[in-house]
Amino acid sequence: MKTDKNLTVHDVARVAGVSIKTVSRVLNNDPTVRDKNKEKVLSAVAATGYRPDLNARRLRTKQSYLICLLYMDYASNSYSARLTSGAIEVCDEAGYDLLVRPVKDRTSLAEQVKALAERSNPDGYILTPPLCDDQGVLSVIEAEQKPAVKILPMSLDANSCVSCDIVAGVKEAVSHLLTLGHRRVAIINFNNVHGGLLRYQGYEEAHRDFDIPIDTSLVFQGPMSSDEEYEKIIRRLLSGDERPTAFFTFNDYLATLVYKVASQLKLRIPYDVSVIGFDDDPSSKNLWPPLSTVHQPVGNLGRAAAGKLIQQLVLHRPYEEKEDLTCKYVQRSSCGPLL
Amino acid sequence: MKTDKNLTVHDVARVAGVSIKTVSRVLNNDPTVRDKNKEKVLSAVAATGYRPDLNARRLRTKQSYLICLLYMDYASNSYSARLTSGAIEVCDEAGYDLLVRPVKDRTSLAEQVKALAERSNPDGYILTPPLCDDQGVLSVIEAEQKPAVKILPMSLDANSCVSCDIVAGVKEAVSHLLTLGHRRVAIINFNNVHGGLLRYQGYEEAHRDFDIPIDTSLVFQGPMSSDEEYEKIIRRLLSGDERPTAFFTFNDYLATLVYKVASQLKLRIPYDVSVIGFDDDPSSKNLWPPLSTVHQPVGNLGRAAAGKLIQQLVLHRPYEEKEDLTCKYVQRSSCGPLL
DNA sequence: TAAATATATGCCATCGTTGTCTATTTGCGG
DNA sequence: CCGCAAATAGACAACGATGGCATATATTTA
Repeated sequence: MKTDKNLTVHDVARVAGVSIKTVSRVLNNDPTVRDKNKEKVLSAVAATGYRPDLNARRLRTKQSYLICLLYMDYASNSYSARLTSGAIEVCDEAGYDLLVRPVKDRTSLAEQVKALAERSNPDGYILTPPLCDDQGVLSVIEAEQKPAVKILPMSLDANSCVSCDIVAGVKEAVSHLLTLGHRRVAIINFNNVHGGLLRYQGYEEAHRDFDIPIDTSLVFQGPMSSDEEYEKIIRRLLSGDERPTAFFTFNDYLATLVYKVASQLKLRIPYDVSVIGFDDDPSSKNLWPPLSTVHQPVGNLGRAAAGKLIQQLVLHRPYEEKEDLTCKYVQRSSCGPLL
Repeated sequence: MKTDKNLTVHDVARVAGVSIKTVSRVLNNDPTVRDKNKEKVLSAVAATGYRPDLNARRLRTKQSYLICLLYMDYASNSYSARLTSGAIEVCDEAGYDLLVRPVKDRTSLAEQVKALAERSNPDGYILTPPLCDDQGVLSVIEAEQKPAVKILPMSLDANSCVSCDIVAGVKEAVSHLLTLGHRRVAIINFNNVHGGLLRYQGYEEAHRDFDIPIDTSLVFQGPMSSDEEYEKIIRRLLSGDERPTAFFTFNDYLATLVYKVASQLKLRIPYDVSVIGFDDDPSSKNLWPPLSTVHQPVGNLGRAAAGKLIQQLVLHRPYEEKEDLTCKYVQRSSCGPLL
């Protein structure tokens, strides 16, 4: 049953009794082939076990059939894995391979992408925050004249980006806190990525709806830094005279830092302080108490981004965003009523 | 500064004043090129901005310069991300691209791998547990006549696998528990992957060294199943008359389940029950109390596997395992003395 | 110095597919 | 039943690199 691997279009053509070009046409779904011949070719393919050589096709068509997913190599949570998983599904269907590219050093981003482009020459890029806002990276990709789809970039320009309804999800979550009676809700956020801006917007809208003014001393919008710094900020907030009674954090990871600091200060969640995260990382439900969080459809973001990119790559291939890109508040046990 | 992209060996050859074959030789580090010509070619390459077309090379050499990393798509922790990150580093250096392949459905594994092989035709595979022990997958890869490097497979056959010193790490961890006075240490383990066997061995050796008999009622070796089942088992253990005073778990994820159940039962860690995990997942240090665990060099495993594979792919490319593959016990705050 | 050897270079074919262009067949109206 | 346009199929070259082999140049040997 060992099928010989050196079969070519010529072999199939001989078996089918047609020319190699017709074989090629059938394999590329060219509609100008008569049904009779098409069947002959298809059965010849089946009979011989022929598989087209992707590399020959690549050479001839000048496409690599490779899509590059670029992300920062934090490796501290499952974000990149979920994104990858979703993107691969779509790539698979369309006959593309996904090249993942974690980048470590923020200083030499452009160089890293350039080297990648020169060697692997992907047909398109999926950019995650904060890489989607890096001018150096964008220039390199532009110079290559390759399309890129950005996930939640700072400027949501029309067709080249994918986002999800973060505002609604956060608003729902923060509203829940306000409904529970909380009036001092701290937010630990990033303001250098678009996702952070949207989170703040949701936070703000919830407060506006409840007619509650925002105490800016509870708002931390700093850019990403070390865990220790975050812990310090959370500790300072929780140790103050008028401490916040609830926290909303940029992601679940930061929420675990609130858990940690709260435990250190002997504050019980949710009795002394409520916490809501963002992401719905699979591990969050195993925290104690299980973390209330906003579910972010990371896999669907990956799927949507890949779909949009492939749509641009393969003309005549319309892609309608059918993924669910809503962010839903997931209530678990980390928030309770203000006592 | 826009370098034209349709440069070929012919252009470089013309500029350098040599034949295309000489250009090819220089680019492939053929030692039979005179230094003078080599320099001429190199400067011509630099002057023109030429980059070889990987796809043409692929076609001619019948290699894809692609390595496939196959893993189960649990996506619940950062294991795959860390592995990927390490493997990519090595692939990069050697001019290979890494194709990641999360597989979801355990029933159709072989088919999935076959489809991948037919389409993308990777030159070699890195297999993670439990895929490295799947006979179907192995047959497909063997039929393709491609090399595979297994990470911690059930049978550690000579040169085609990579493992790390799990026994030593676990022994160190469990010994610490025994030193603290614990005599009833439960183990939540898997026995259908080699890593589980090695963990048990470390657990056993520690007990032997301390001359403490193992109470088999504290040993759970079941295969992977749902979180709920694990929680039930842990709850049963912790609710019993003679409950264990400490836990060692297969990984950090399971350790969080112990945290969860302990909290539910109002048992305090480490005062009422001590816990040690395995992996040193980046998030484990943020649990409260910070989880003591055995650091597994996941990135280095990825690096070593990729190195070993590339060594087999590129003859004359010796690869000495220079990665640190030891597992070290990381003491944090989740275990204390038996009171 | 010439012959013999070793080393370095060049020519051409080739990998397996698809693009271009031309030849053939088909369908249809008159 | 013919002629003509449209639809379909085929011949051949091309993509850009490397393999094999023949040849040219450098080095050693007698």
